[in-house]
Amino acid sequence: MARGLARDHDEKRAALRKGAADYFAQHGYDRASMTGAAKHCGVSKALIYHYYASKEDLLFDILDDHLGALVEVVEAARGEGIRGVIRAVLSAYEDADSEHKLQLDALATLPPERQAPLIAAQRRLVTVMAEAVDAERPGLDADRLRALTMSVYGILNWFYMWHRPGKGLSRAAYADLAADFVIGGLRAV
Amino acid sequence: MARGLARDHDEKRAALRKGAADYFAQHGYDRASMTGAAKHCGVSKALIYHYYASKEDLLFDILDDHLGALVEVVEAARGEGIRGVIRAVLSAYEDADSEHKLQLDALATLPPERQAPLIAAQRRLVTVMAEAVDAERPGLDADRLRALTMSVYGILNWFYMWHRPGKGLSRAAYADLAADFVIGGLRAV
DNA sequence: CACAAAACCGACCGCGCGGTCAAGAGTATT
DNA sequence: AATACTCTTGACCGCGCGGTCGGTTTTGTG
Repeated sequence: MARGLARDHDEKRAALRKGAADYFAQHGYDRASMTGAAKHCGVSKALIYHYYASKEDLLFDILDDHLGALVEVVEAARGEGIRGVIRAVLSAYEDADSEHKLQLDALATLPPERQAPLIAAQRRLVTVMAEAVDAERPGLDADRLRALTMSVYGILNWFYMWHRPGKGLSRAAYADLAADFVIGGLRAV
Repeated sequence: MARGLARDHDEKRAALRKGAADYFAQHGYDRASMTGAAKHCGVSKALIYHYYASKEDLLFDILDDHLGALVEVVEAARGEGIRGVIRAVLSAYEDADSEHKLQLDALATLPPERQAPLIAAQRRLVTVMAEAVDAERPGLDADRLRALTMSVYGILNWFYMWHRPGKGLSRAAYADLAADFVIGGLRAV
């Protein structure tokens, strides 16, 4: 028998994932070509197809990785209160702006059966946040609990749209401000 | 000299805009083909090109129309407090989900010089909201004012992602809940 | 060392896209 | 009634896309 996968196979795959995620996020998944992504990664297009069977497979892996890490981090913050969850989410988004952006605008381009596991992960994130909201402000009916949970995610998911690293509040400072805002808001409804 | 534009020229153009907006929003601007949009509108592709010079022109007009109406409605709500502004925005989004979605994920595909007037309109929306935030909670430093203003837009802009018409809270009920939440939050920071 | 498979590339392919065009039908103006 | 222009279409075009292929180079293993 002969050689198996290279020792750095997984690292290279991960580098491709990261490079492609940045390129996809910058140009928009649909407009971004595989040729362009390959150039951005400094490799040939054919090499990407050596590591990934299709553009769709590559996208799926990027999103799966990202959401998996997010779920892990958020579940670890369970029980630290809503401030802990908010901090965890915002800190997990750091260095993952591209993946986050992709998740928001390219997930829908996957066929339903490939969306399913990703949507399931999103649902777990929502559930954890809903628990935290419920702990902070018990007694809300289901509709309001859901609406407020989604409003909190609205705040967090919108962050990347207006925040420019190095300008304005730091991520950590914003996390605390957002937590104050959310906690105060929950007290008022 | 002979005939000018048909009497219903503008209505037909508007119908095309609305039909195309729905189609674009449903499939994603980049994936959505002009052939598909034409079929969706029940006309030939060539006819769309009779009314619009290019796919990009069509997109621009959709967004320009939408943002123009939004600015109008929001400026009219100036002085009605932050609750009034929140209500105005959410009510303006009604029947404009497609346009709103397009604005969020296709504006960036326009060349910078065509983005400029649309971004200027967005900035006016932000300014009005910032004034309302400042009126509700005076004395915030610029960074916090901006962060909180954007957080409010995060809540509102995220609404279309999770709300399903006919399920859960009505738009009006949510507008009031969101206003309570925001006002309570501003009091707490 | 021998060698089989992995790692990598440039050239190529079919398809569907945005956009064009020549022509026919319809209609407000003279 | 004649006219000139809008309205509308199906057929067509060039291009760049996702993806493939045949080949060379590199490398772990027996």
